[in-house]
Amino acid sequence: MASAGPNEPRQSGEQLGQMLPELNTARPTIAEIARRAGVNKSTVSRALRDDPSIPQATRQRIQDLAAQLNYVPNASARHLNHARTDTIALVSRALNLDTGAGSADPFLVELLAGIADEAASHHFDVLLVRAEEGERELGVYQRILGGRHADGVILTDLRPNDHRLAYLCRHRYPHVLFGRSAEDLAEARLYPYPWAEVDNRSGARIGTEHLIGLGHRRIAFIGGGDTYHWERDRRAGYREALAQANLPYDPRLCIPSGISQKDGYLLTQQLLSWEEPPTAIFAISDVLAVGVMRAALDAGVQVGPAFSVIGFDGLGLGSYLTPPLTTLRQPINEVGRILVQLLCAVLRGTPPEEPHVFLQPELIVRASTRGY
Amino acid sequence: MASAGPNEPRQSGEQLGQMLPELNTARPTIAEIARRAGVNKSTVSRALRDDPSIPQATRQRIQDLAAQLNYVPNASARHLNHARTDTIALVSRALNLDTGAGSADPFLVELLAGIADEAASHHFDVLLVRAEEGERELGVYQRILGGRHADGVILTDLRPNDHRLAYLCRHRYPHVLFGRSAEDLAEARLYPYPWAEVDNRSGARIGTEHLIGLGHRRIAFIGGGDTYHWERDRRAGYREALAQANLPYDPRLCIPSGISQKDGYLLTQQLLSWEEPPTAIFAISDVLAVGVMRAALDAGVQVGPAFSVIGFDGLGLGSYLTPPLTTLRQPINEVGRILVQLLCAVLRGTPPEEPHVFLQPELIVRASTRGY
DNA sequence: TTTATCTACGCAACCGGTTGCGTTAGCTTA
DNA sequence: TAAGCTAACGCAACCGGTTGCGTAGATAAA
Repeated sequence: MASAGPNEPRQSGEQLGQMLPELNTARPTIAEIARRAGVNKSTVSRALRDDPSIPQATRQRIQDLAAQLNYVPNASARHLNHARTDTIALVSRALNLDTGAGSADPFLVELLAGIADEAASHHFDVLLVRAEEGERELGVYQRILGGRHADGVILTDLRPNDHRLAYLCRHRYPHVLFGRSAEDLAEARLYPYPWAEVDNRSGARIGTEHLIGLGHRRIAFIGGGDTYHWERDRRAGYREALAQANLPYDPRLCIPSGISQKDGYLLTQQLLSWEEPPTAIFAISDVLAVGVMRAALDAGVQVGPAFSVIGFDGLGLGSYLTPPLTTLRQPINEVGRILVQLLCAVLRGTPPEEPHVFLQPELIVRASTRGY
Repeated sequence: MASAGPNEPRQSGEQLGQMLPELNTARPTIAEIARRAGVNKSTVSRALRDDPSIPQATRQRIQDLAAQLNYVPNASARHLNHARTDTIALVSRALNLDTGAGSADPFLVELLAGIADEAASHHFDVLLVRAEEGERELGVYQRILGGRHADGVILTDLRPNDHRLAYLCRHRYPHVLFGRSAEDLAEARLYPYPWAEVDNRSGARIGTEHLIGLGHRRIAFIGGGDTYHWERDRRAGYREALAQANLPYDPRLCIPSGISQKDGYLLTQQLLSWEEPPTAIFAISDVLAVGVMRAALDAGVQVGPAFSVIGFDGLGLGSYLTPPLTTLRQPINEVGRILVQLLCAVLRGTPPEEPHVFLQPELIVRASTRGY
């Protein structure tokens, strides 16, 4: 190891302080370029925007000068003029450290990737905002949209009767939803904003049908609370499939839980201690399913024919579990793209052709579900 | 199911178009409040900022009026005045869909959570920006910082001799690094900006020492290219530990790879087909380790004494693998917080006390590493 | 040569806040 | 009663671009 290893700071803060360069506050402005070019501000502004009323030669001269000075137009000044910021915001709970709910939620990254990609191609910036809860929840939207930090916002983690919607409508703040929520309102033509989501109900139904098709009759559903739409919808899909197959719904088999691996683990331990445990488990998410499978293993129960497990999400990890996990894959990237497209349409004032998008999750059958 | 299920759109785009509310362009301004209150703009501005030169009664009256009108100050206008945007940007490759490299990288979420949390407490917005590559790479920074979309930026995915640093220094664009990179420059007092990172070298050394301590002598290191610092540093730590234990370095055991589970899987398959396979594998990341363990299982090799596996990252998932994965846990949240603190210090012009932060990863020993 | 037309650019207001400084009303003091 | 002082607030410039309109000068047409 060199004498100055990574653990030994090379210089004290004081020395750095003397070195820390002044902030580069004096960036060239249009006025500066105008002065140097011997023309008026307005001429520079027009030349930089390739306005044909400025002759080609002058345009070129000014553009060269701007490039040479490393000129970049000031976003705030532009925004102020246009009453637009060309920025969209994503508000997410998964960023909250305290709840811990979404800690390392692989979802958010995929969603963000889709959003960032699509936003970039529409020349929009993306602002990332933590959701607040309780009293301060709406204040976030007021600050971001009322204060013009962003032109529009993408809402996530929707709840039934989500009071954010009424608020946003009342103020006519442009937004789109990740997750449907305002169905009744929309039915009554009261809620005009678009939404997109993966069809959780249908996915859970298909997954449950898959288990039923394999011969399972005692199927437990683990996970989720009663707060968010995605939780409720997946549970509803589960019940729907049972009903269609004329299987009785046993409330003891439909078990609320948190969303961590640990929750899946502990609940499965309990389940397996029953006199007549279920032969299959639908875990509300892949993360939960990981805990379920581990608990089975620890209890000496082999996951497969006698004890099948299905998840929901389609994390890349699933195919590397033991056994590989059957799941419903969500096209999250795609959702992100679509949300941005919808929001851009709202901001342009041109309604999207199809304002309500349901993407279908894809059933991926692997070895964790087998015929009973 | 209700007659109008989620799969049937309830209304055509055209109808929605008629309903889509006008964008709320006319939000109250200071001038509007001034008009209604019968005072000057400046008085309103001062009253809203609780300027003591405005008597309490007037202040209250104006503040009430503002609240009643739902007034929120326009961010762009404020930024224009202050030559600050109170926004920091994070530039990340993990958002790029095309590279696919960071698809669902759980890291980014944890980092973002830390960043968002700390930024909020400093009253900063967070802008999320995709990294570009090649020719357009620097243009991103020029646009964001030169155009004042953000006051400063957090760089990730640092490379040796990263030309972004010279660029940012030249333009005196405020920034901090996630990952140390400019050690040589700093040594020469040429690079004044702060950085923070998890000590990858030390982590890999400790992990390798752990394997050596268990009696392993043929230890393979799987993963990583030669591009990023974190890859190189982890590899360096591995070699360091070998050298200190007087074990020979066998280049055939140090295998470059991609960063997906699949890469770990395929390479381990190969390794296991050797005449004398290694008895332990250091996977450069937990994600890769998942593939390694799966390959071992598929080959009938039991992970444990005869074939130990260690990862790096400390994903929550690790303890639910079979067997639970030994790993080096990174305090990513903490890194996010610290990066923001450092950047804020730079923006304030007050140098941080300790501008170069190395957080130590924590060795978490589980069943995947056992004595040989 | 005079008038009409067009080209190329300048002037100034504006977006929505902020801030230095000036002004007025009201009160105190000599 | 006049001079002096302060409290309370207005005026106007400013941040950095954008844009409607006006105009000087060049050119073309009569």
